[in-house]
Amino acid sequence: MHRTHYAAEVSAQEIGKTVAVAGWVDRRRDHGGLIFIDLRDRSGVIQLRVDPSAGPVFSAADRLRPESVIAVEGVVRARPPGMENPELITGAIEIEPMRLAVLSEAKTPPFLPHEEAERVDELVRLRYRYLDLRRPKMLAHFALRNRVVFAFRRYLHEHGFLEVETPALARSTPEGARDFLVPSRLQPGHFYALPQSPQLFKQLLMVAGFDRYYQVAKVFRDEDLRADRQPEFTQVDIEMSFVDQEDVLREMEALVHAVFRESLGVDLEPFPRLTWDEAQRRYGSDKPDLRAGPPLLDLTAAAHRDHWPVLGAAEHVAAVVLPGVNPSRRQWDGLLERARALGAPGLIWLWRGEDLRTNARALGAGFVEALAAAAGIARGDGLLVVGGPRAETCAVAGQLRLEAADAFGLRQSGWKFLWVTDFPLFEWSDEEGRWVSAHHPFTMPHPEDLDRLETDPARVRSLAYDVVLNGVELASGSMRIFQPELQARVFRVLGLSPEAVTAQFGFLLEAFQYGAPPHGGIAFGLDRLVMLMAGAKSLREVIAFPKTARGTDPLTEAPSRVDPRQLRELSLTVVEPS
RNA sequence: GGAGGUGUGGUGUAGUCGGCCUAACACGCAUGCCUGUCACGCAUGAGAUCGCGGGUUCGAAUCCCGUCACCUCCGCCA
Repeated sequence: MHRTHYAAEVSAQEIGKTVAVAGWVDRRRDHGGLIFIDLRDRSGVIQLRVDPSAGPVFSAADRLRPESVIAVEGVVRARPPGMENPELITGAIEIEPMRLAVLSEAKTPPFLPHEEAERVDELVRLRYRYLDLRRPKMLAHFALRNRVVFAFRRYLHEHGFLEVETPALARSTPEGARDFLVPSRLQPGHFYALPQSPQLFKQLLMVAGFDRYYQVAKVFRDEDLRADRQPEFTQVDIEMSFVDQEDVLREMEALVHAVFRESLGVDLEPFPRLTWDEAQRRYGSDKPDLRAGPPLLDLTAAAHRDHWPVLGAAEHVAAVVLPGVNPSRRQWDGLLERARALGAPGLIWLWRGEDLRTNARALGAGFVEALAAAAGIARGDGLLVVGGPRAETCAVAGQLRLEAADAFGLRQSGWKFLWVTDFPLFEWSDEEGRWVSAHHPFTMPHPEDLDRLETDPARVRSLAYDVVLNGVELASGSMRIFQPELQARVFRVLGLSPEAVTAQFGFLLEAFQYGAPPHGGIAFGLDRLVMLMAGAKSLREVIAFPKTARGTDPLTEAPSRVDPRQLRELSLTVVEPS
């Protein structure tokens, strides 16, 4: 019996013909004298109809269990009038099996791979991942993922990018996330690190003159997990030579447009651009969600000019406009509490209805009117106002904007992309007591800020940029330093001694001395992109065999202890935690 | 490292301010019946000592302490 059709491919055209299908028993409906079997394969389901005249086929069908694997050869029949199922692609036909072979009998599974399995405890789903992946929805996630990767590859291939693999066993570098280490047997006491990104290798490929590179690269970061963070994940890593930032942004935006068109059939709008500074001021975030209502208002000037009570003394005054809402007293109180939890000492709310409602009555009716006027709110609009130090105030207002948008259903649907540019080059690390790279140490400083590199690191911008989609950081990149002297200056600001630099990055700096082109690039978080495209809430829904929040795999029970012999070969001893 | 949530037959849940719980319901499972179903239907039945350990109590799924697992968030993630 050799399969001739996928289940959902059998159509009315085959009526009267003999076909062979194979797959899993999705459901069995036994009417005693008549048995219906839904046979499921990757394409969908088709109904088999077995009646007692079928002899051995009937007795086999009688004993069939859900999720057993069967192969069937039979004649395609039109269903009797009135018996069609419009819900099914194959709902107008059925197969009358002449032969039925049970290829593999299934135990009763812990859950059946129907869509209700969505509600099964996730631990059980992960423990039996192969059953969970049988669900059409999960399959659809991976079909989408495949289309997305294929679209990336097609575009990049067609635009002259070369896919090159870089090592998974690489050198540990101290900057950035915690490394996963791999002990070396041949070099006792030495370790490889799994790459956090192919960053250094792709820059070396630019020095090599490969000009345009990409890689669908698995990368690793040993940090705590989140719904949108797994210890191993996939980047579409890209680098280009002889380009400026504008070239990169234009090419990468075209790439994303192509990926959406090809894999979802969606034509995207051009991406708006915001500088990091604007993003902070208007959204209180470096990854604004443009769907969550209007941007923040900056009322600082009005507050200072008119000497508003309380707010007049604040460094920054930010307001969230809530268009067309009617919050209850309880909801206002909830927002007040959230503001306090986020670190804002106070929050003024007001709402324009018949008259002006507010919690700031005590500050004077005139002030309240002035506030409403300054914000320009219309009837039915609400307003949240916070004041204080600039960065904190923007952050709190930005967070309130998101939470209020969800509370009042203001968050729209759609694909709201944007570029965030001009990230700061450095951030002060209290923990380390020094400046650290905001992106990575090879990021090109903004040319206009070069003269204050040493004198005012906080105000040095960089040629670094992110792609943000619906409030999620989707891609991050930068133009790179390719002059050894400039790189040395940046390392100095970072407090890295020449010796440390030579030890850790000497090979890169040396490479730059042999002729390095100007270059820059970006890396897309593939898993996150697919998650958003699939409308999923967790990366685990778009990774075939993901890890739990504690970094384990309930299916294979990784990580595991290893045989002492293995440890000895690696010159390792385990010190048990006390 | 911290905070919160969850944990009851195979699965999902109810019960959780102690006794009526000899733990209920749905799905699944088993057996039987059923020739047009497609979440088939009907009947009968099996199956959990309530994550684990300890404590309080005459009595604990229920209260207390500890612990484990999973989920979410903060820290962390160049």
